[in-house]
Amino acid sequence: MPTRAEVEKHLSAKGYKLTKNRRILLQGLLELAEWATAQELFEYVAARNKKVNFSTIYRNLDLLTEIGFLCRVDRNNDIHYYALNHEEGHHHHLICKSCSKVLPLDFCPLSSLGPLDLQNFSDIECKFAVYGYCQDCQSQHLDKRQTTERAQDHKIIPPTANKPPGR
Amino acid sequence: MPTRAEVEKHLSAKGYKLTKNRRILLQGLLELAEWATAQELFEYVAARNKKVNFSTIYRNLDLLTEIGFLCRVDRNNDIHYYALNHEEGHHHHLICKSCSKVLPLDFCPLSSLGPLDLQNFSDIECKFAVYGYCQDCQSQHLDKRQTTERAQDHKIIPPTANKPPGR
DNA sequence: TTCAATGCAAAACCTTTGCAGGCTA
DNA sequence: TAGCCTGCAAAGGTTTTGCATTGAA
Repeated sequence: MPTRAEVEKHLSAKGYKLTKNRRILLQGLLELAEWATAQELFEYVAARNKKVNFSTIYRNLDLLTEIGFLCRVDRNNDIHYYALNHEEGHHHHLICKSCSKVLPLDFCPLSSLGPLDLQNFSDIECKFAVYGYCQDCQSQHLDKRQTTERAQDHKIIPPTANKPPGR
Repeated sequence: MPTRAEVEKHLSAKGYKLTKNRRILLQGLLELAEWATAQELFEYVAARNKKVNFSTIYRNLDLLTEIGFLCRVDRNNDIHYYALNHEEGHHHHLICKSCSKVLPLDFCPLSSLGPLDLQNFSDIECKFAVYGYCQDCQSQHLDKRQTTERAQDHKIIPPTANKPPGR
């Protein structure tokens, strides 16, 4: 995990300006223990700079991702979570379906695939993530679960489900 | 790949009604060679039933996914592609970044991970997809590429990129 | 006949864009 | 001072929802 000074040094070395919003955003990325959504990061920055706009958050998240400081994961419901890259290079994640905790996974499936499996595709990239309930959440299985998420994403069977026409 | 009759039999066995839209949608899913987006499926159905609404498409895609007939993959740009499950059970895909062709992958990374790797997470699910350029597209590398997609998703370096403040 | 399925319209949601003005280096 | 960065506002695209009506079984 880089320190704030390291990130800022790296940023300015690359020619980017250290604006107020960028400093606060970086601070937020460093402070927020769990991975954060654009919404959460916006709220963090907005609490410290009332005038900040969502577009600024997105522009900076894009920038930081582009230059490799940020890592973005997708939860099942297609919400993006961002965090500073605390791992070196390419890696994957283990993501809690309840609390959204994200842990690094050392394993990359590409190492198990040969050119034959990959049907001569070029410029290979892979997306891989494992979802489950972390130990903390397993004990609180039924109460803490985010019920707003779609059931089929979680394999949670809601009380009313499993009868055919129950949508 | 299930036949249309099989799917319809299975549907009505589960208590769902075989409506006009559903029949056309299933036909579309069977006919369209490549994986299709909600938009494409909407167009397919709309061409055969002018009055159909997008909400109906989504409701049916959700339904078919929920009961396991459909498989949904996400392209890098977060657009969803749907296709009938032609594989049995859990599987993954190889997706062309240019033409969106989707091929099945036999390998599942979960088979290489033990409980230790998975940090005692429960109800494990995995999302895995490999992206690249298929052989057909490799020859047309530069002209056929969808330039609207974000560069960092493709590792395409656009002419103006790679200089720091060039957004 | 019954209630699931639909069409319609509107909104929700996340994200992007253009532009004029502000601020960092 | 130069031009990157920002706030603002508006729109983008995909997906969801409520409600009255239609239609399959």
